[in-house]
Amino acid sequence: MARPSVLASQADDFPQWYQDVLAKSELADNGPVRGTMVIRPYGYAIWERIQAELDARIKAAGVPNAYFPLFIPESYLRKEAAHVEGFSPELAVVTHGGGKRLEEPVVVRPTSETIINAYFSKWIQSYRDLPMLVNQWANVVRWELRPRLFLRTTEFLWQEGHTAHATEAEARRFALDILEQVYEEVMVELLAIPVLTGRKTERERFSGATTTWTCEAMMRDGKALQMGTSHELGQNFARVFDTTFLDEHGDLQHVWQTSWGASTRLMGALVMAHGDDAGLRLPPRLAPVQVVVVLVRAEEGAGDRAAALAAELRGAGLRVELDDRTETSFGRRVVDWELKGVPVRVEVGPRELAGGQAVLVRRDDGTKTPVPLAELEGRVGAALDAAQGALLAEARARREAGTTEVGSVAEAEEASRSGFAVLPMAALGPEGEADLNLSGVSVRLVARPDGSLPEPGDDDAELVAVTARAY
RNA sequence: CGGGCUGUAGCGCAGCUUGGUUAGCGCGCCACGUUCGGGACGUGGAGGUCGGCGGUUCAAAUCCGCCCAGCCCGACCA
Repeated sequence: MARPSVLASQADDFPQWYQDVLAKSELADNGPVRGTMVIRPYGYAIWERIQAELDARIKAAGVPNAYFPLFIPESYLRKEAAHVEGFSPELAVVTHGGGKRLEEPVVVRPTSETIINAYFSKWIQSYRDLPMLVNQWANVVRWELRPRLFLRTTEFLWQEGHTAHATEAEARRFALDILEQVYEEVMVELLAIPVLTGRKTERERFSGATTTWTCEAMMRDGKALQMGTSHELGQNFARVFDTTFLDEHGDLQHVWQTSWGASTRLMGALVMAHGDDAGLRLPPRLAPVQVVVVLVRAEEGAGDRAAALAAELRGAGLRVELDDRTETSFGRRVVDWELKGVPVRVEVGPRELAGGQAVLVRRDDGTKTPVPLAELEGRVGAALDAAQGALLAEARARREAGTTEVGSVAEAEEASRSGFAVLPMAALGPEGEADLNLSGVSVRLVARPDGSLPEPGDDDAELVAVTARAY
């Protein structure tokens, strides 16, 4: 029987393919209000694992969790000029409550710098109170004009960290530590998505920040996605919220701040970076189900043997599911697990058992290998490790193949049609970024030519810009 | 807001130009049977304010007017 095509082909229509995967892998659905999203149980199980890894690393950086209100008085947003200018167009504003018009409208938080500063200014008195570090897991609302499931939804789940420090250098160090030790590491090691790190241009900077740092990844279609950001806020918010402390000399000073966030957008990145024509492909470290033991036919005691094998693998510390729904056709079940991206499938039926074997199938490359039952546990473990590495290597190779070094704005525009372009800042010039924007290309980040992060003393002319089309 | 377009069953669509039995197809769903080692098939069945309002007409999914909603491209964006 021919293998059926269950998804829209990527080559034909990448956006349609993306929607298809989200639906058929049971990750997410559209909400009733434009741009909102329902995350289905399977999608949420994946999100919870991302969340747990981020949370552990944030706590390891010394940042405890806290929670601040969903509603922010509109006047708070207005205090920081650049901030309100950046966010005004996408605010959801509540004008009525309890059946009456509110005296002051409240805004549904688009991000929490303002309300957290209102509290930091109360809590911080002395240099002994610094650094003040908090993280919150929350939903935020930004009324985006062109929503897209996971990648740009009106409401999204994220963590936002907010810190206050005594010096600019300390704030900067903290912002970069989060970028590299929390975001970059989770993306590379857990999600198996290679990222470029760098600084945003003034044009692309977070509203209210002095410097924005970013992690950018390339999706399968060559477009860029910002996967996490870390901002140096300078004293911008401290000044308008009067967040001050007395230093050890008794002088009153404004704090230096950072904020940083990563969101459910990472779920979209996962699909767009690793998905193929058969659906999602999950990196084993991330997968809620790492191994599915598929019972082909129940005859000759195969059912009991399959259950025992699943138990054995579970005993080895793996996340294992047993699929013994033999009333559903084998082909249908296999396609379901492929769509969901489960990294390793172990097929067990009377035929295999008669030979003392099971068939080990890898989702990432489709290879099928007969494995003696006695070796199964070790071979499955090895396959999972190999798949994790292979997905990262594949994504890295694709990015490298899709990246072009160019020498002019025109070449950068051309190369950005299908991938990333690396352009010397000297060649970008003052007008180059605006020109690129006109043709749908943006500067994703600025870095040193070797890819490392710029330092404060670096001459911009010595740096390079990475340009691309972006989600 | 500018430029294109679409609203017909849960989803995807045909029918509209040229008005005319009971509005149709694929997928999905339900029942039964045969199947079931890579998304099986047969038979039967459920499911519709044809986006809304008004008009023309003996007769409107189809023609006309107004309204509403959504999609794609652009500005925005974790």
